Amino acid sequence: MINKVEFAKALADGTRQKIMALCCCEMVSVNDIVNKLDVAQPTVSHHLKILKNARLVKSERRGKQILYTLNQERLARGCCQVAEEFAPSQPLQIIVDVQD
Amino acid sequence: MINKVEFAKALADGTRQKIMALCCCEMVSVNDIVNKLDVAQPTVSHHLKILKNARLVKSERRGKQILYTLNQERLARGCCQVAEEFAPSQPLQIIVDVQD
DNA sequence: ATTACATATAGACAGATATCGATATGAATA
DNA sequence: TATTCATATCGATATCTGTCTATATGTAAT
Repeated sequence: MINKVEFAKALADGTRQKIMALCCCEMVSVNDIVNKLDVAQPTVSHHLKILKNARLVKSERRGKQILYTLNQERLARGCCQVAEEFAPSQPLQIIVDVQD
Repeated sequence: MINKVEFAKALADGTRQKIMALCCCEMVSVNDIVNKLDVAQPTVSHHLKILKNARLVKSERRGKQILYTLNQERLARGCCQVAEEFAPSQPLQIIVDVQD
């Protein structure tokens, strides 16, 4: 079960949303993110920590680097849960493709 | 089109989420909210303004009072849009009932 | 008109947050 | 083992945000 305040807080920053967009569909290193955004490396680490605590990113070490990727399922479930709570007349569901 | 940062910021506070829960399915006055939550009236007005700016609540005057209610459709669409942007592999949709 | 009531606005303040530079940690390599 | 590279942590700082009290605004009723 998701803490809806923590979930929304994690999304509530422009830099974090840029980071999420960068790692939503691939594994990226911290340096990859630093190079694509105009922020210092500790700032990126700071935001990744917040996303990690909200379990919105997963990470794994690859040699010297640490690769991050967005946890899409958790993000989608969080969105569903927010909608379910506050917009019960407009229920959301994840569209699951048949061949999955 | 929704500004995803403004949208998430509007959701990213515990008091605002309590207010959203109170007005999600009925029209409530500012005083109704004040009486149900443990916060001062100006604080409630402050949060309602933020929700209003994000177009997450609608309001209308009824005599001396002003009644607020959540804009469920906008909330649901915002959730969909966030999921669409950051979790494209887990697309969400609003479940529409046939008889609507 | 004056009063009472409901909400909004202004101003102050404390705590949270985003950012940075400096430095620590930890892994790979020479 | 010493060095280099990648990331995390620390400490400082400025800005943002949530909260309050006091007051203004606007509507209804006396």
